[in-house]
Amino acid sequence: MVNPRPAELVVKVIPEPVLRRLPVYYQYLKKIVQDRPVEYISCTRISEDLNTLAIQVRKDLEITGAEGRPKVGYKVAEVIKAIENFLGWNNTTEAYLVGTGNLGSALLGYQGFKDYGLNIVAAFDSSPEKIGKEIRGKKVLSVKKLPEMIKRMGIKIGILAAPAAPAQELANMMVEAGIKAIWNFAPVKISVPEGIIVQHENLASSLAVLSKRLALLLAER
Amino acid sequence: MVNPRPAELVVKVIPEPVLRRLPVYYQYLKKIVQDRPVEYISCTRISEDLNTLAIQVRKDLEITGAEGRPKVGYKVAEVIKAIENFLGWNNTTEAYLVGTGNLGSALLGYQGFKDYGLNIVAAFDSSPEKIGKEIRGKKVLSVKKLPEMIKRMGIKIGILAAPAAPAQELANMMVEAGIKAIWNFAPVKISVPEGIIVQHENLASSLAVLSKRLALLLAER
DNA sequence: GTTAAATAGATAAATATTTATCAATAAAAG
DNA sequence: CTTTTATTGATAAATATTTATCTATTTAAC
Repeated sequence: MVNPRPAELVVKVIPEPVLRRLPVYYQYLKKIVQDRPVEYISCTRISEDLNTLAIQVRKDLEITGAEGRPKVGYKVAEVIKAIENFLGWNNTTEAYLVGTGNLGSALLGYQGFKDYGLNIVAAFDSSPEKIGKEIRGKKVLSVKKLPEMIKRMGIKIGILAAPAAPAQELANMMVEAGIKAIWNFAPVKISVPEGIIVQHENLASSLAVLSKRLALLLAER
Repeated sequence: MVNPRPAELVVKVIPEPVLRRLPVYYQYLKKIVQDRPVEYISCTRISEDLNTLAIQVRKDLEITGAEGRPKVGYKVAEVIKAIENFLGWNNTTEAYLVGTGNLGSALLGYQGFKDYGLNIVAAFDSSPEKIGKEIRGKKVLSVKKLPEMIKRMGIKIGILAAPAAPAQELANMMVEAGIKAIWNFAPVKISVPEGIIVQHENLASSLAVLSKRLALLLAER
C-alpha cells in the first residue's frame, strides 16, 4: 500500500490558462450584480454569456473552491469571494512603479487595480523634470531612492514600465533590494535569479495572435 | 487507401503559445543585431539567453519556415524576416483607436507598433474637449464619425480602449461598419458575430497569474 | 583526408489541458 | 407524491502542447 503524501505538501499546481480565465469570470460576475441583483447563476448561463463551454466554467470554478447546487447554480456573491480569496485579491498588496512614460502614466491612472488588491503607492523615474512632481495623484521619486524605499517599505511587487534599454538594470536593482515579483511591461525579456517571479506583459505577443488570425481570415474565402 | 486532403485545404493551425513566443524571439534577435553585428545564431544560444529550451526554439522557428545549418545555426536576418512574413508584419496595416483615456493615449504614443506593421492612423472619442485636438500627434475625431470613416478608409482593425460601459456598443458599431478584428483593452468580454476576431487584452488575467505565483512563493516554508 | 563536435530536422514519448460522458441531486412541474 | 428537468460533481476520453530521443549533416580541428 502506498502512503499518500500529507495534504500540506501536495501543492496543487494551477494551470495558467485557468488562472487567466478566473478574472474574466470575476469581471463578468461583478458586472452582473452591478446591473441588477442576481442571487444565483449557473455555469450554463455563464458559458453562454462568455461564449465558452459550461464544462470549462465548472472546472475552473471548482478550482476556486466555489460550490454550486444542482438545478440552481452558484451563489454569485460566493463565487466572487471565492475567486478573490483564491487569487489573494482580498487583501491589498502595495507595489512600486518604475518608469513614468506613456504606459507608466496610464498604469498609474488605472482605477481597476484596486479591485484586484493592487495599490501602486509611488512611482520612480530618472528624469529630473518628473522627479518631485505628481502623476495621476502619485508621487514621482528618483530611481536613486528606489532600493532604499523598497527595503524601508518592504515592497514585494515592482511594476517595470521603463524602455527596453535600462530594463535589466532596473530589474537587478529591484531584486537586490528585496522585490519578489516583477510585472514587466518593457519590451525585453529580463533575467532574474531563481525564486523571483517575472510576469512578462508583451503587447507584441497579443498582436501576433491577432495579426495571424486576421491574415488567415482575410486569406480564406 | 485514403485520399489525403489537397494541400491548399490543410490549414495548419498554429498553437497560440507558439504565436505568442514568436515576438519574443523577434525582439531578442532585433536587439542582438542592433547591439553588434551577428550573422548566425543557434537555437542553443537563443534558448540560453531567453531561458527556455532549445528544442522549443527549434520547433517554433520551424513553423515560420526559417532554415538553419548544422553546426552553425540560423542566419539572424533570415529568422527576423521569416517571423515578419509569417505574422504578416512585413506590410503595414492601418488601425483606428477608440477611446483616448490614459490607456488609449499610451497606445497612441507607443512607438513599437510600427515595428509590428501596425499604424494607428486616427483616434476617436466622445468627449467634446478632446475632439478636434491631437494626442501624441494623432487626430482625435468624434465617435459619431467612426462608422463612416471605417467604411471610407477600409480599416480592418479597431483598437478598443474605452471604459467597460460603452465597449459593447462601440464594438457593434465597428463591426457594422466593416471592422474585421478588434483588439479589446476594455475590461469586459465583448460579443461579436461569427467571423469577426476579438483579441482580448486583460491586465487582470496577467495580474492573476502574478498574484497566485507570488502568494505561493510567500507561503512556502 | 579523417575524425570529432555541434547542430538542425524528424520522429516519438510524455505531459498538460480541454472536452465529453455519466451519475447523483435538488428543484420544479404535473 | 411522482416524474421530469436542469444542474453540479466525478470520472474518463480526447486533444494540444511540450519535451525527449535519435539521425543526418555540416563545419572545424587534427
